[in-house]
Amino acid sequence: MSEIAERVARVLDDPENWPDDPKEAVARQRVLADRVRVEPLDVDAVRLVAGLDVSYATDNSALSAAAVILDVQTLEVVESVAISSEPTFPYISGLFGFRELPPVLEALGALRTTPDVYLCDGFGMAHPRRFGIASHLGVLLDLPVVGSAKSVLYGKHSVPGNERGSWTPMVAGRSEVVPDSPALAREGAEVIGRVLRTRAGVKPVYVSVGHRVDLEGSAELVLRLSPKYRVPEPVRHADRLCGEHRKAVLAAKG
DNA sequence: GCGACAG
DNA sequence: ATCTTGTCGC
Repeated sequence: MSEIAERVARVLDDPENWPDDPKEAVARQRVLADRVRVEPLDVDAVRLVAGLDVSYATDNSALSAAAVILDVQTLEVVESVAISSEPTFPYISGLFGFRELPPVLEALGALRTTPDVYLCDGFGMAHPRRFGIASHLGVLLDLPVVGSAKSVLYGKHSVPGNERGSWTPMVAGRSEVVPDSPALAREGAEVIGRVLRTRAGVKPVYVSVGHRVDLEGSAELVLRLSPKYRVPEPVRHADRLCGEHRKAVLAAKG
């Protein structure tokens, strides 16, 4: 059993990590949020990135989670795993991790390759309590995790230029789009993420620090991982894989 | 109280 | 997230 698989087992087996009540979940987030750490991320040193995602059945009776490891240089799949399970926590905006992490952790535990960085489809510190799913995963396993979301949950920001690579900062505050960014970048503003245009003329993605990475490196990494499509490749692969896996399991069971 | 609300 | 066909545009 790999070192990470052991950590995963410990995390999943600790009842403290999986409250049933949303109220307790929020309290748990407040405790774990203090453990989030921002560290420099040397993007050039990153070789393998694991993309994570979960797919749900319409009736909420089943789900599949996938972890796909890609080589940053070639963007080729190095290893991929998918597992099926059932939801154990309802979808509540802001408490995403309690719903998706159990199956995601199960998938990660089945991986035999060890990635340098993990990439979640969701937020890290760009969250009301600075504890989105990317931070949640990072703290539970104490590993580097980056968050890349497709829409906004929290924070104000302006719209970046239309060229690929242009970006604007997201600062703490109620979710809101403002005309210009200068006011946002002012001294004292708490930057919690970055709106990044990964593809010209297409809706941007929202990058934020999960754990043990920095925003600059996270954005650079996400941009490298999105040479052709809006969503970074590892997440696209994971999204496709868990979707197919869920349907295959459904067909197999009947 | 009202509106917002990752996947 | 998921359910779904066609359709507008580069």
